[in-house]
Amino acid sequence: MEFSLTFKVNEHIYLRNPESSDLGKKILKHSIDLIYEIGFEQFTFKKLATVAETTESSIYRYFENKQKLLLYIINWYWCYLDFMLDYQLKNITDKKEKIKIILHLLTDEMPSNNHEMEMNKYFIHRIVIAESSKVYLVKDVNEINQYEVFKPFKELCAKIAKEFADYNPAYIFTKSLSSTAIETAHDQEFFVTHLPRLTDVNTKNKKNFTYTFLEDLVFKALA
Amino acid sequence: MEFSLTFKVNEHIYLRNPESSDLGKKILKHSIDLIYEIGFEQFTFKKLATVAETTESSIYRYFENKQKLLLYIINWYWCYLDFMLDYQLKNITDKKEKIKIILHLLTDEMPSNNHEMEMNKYFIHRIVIAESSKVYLVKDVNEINQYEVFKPFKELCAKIAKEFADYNPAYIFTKSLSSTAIETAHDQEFFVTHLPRLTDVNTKNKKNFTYTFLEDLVFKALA
DNA sequence: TATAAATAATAGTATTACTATTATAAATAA
DNA sequence: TTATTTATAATAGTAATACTATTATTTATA
Repeated sequence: MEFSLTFKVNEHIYLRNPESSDLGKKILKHSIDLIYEIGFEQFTFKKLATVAETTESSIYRYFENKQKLLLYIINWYWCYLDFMLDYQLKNITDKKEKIKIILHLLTDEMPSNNHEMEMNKYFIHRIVIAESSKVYLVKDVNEINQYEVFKPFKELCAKIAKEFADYNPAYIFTKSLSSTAIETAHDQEFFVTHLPRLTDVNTKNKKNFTYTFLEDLVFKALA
Repeated sequence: MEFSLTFKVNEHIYLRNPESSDLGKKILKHSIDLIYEIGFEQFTFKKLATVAETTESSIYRYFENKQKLLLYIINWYWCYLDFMLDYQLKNITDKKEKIKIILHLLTDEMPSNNHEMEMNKYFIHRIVIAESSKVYLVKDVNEINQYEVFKPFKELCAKIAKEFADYNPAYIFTKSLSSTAIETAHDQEFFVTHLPRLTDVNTKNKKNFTYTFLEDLVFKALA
């Protein structure tokens, strides 16, 4: 079964829907490759224009600036996770199992269909780990928040919180635990890769370290 | 008792020690004010030169770029926390009490002497919350890490981890719990202020929310 | 085939992130 | 005291960034 996932991303994020044209898709594809490769700070529309074989001005017709483009990618990820959550939780009744699946979704590389994808999922996951907090750690967070650009993040957070509440109705910090789990999944993964002294990774537990830590943390919190 | 706290910050972070001259101190003071006011992305040496009543080129003699200047401020904060930890933990024997003091240090506004300070502690705390992750979420993290610029962060993390280990020697994720506590203190505080739907704050628990959540999380993890 | 829409090509601007040079003021050493 | 070093200020300049605007050309649709 072939299918491509398209999520309707908030219209305030783009000037022109990049999913609506070949050039738009090309811009998205290459921005993911380029941000992954050189990092968000070094990433510019000029460099993107070169690799996407288009012009700066053409890119500006899709996105106001590179921050919005990053926000688009991160939003796509949040929507994707939300979708995968529903998908993978379907028909699972065991509450503990449900939470384990959630934590795997947060920490593992993104599940990918076998066939060639428009979106490089591994790259997106690494971008989310290293760059996602930059979309809200900005001075105009309150302003852009009014346009509901963080809605998918909040919905994902709420959905996970609901499963936590379902597991233990007495627990009062379900949403904070949810946002903490999401952020910790990124932080710890980044630390494991770049600053391992901030973690307890070692050669033995290297595999799935972030998951193992998170599972321990979350289930104890919910106990 | 009047005293001023000076920490020797890693020499790779600055070109010329800003603590060594009036201009240097002026640069630090105004950079804290300005980063707090307009955010790190909008902050430039040109703007800083204007408010500090000096020139761009003079600032460049102290710091290579604004990233290094931010790193200096964040490093100062890490050293300060490390110092305050020793200071406040002195003579405390109760292990639970010790951890509570640590979590208060991480979440509360920084304790401040009554008299006029060179460093605006409230501003520094807000800068740490909103900007600190930007010092390591960069493409050249591995390179700058070689110069030990994150040593104070790692030491702080290790010191807190030690208290966790002391509280429960069987717990195997002390360092990850420590870095998670530090990061969560910032994240949740940011969310409470700007994106409260990602947390469980409400009018009742507003006061010390982040502390209350963290205390619950950490003690359950260590139980 | 005409017309509209999308894209490319080109040009241009203000700001950013620097580097370099020289002048002047302040601190210290001979 | 004068000479000399050192710090800072003033000035200039550059490459890159982050855009905006205009016109030409291609592509899609009526």
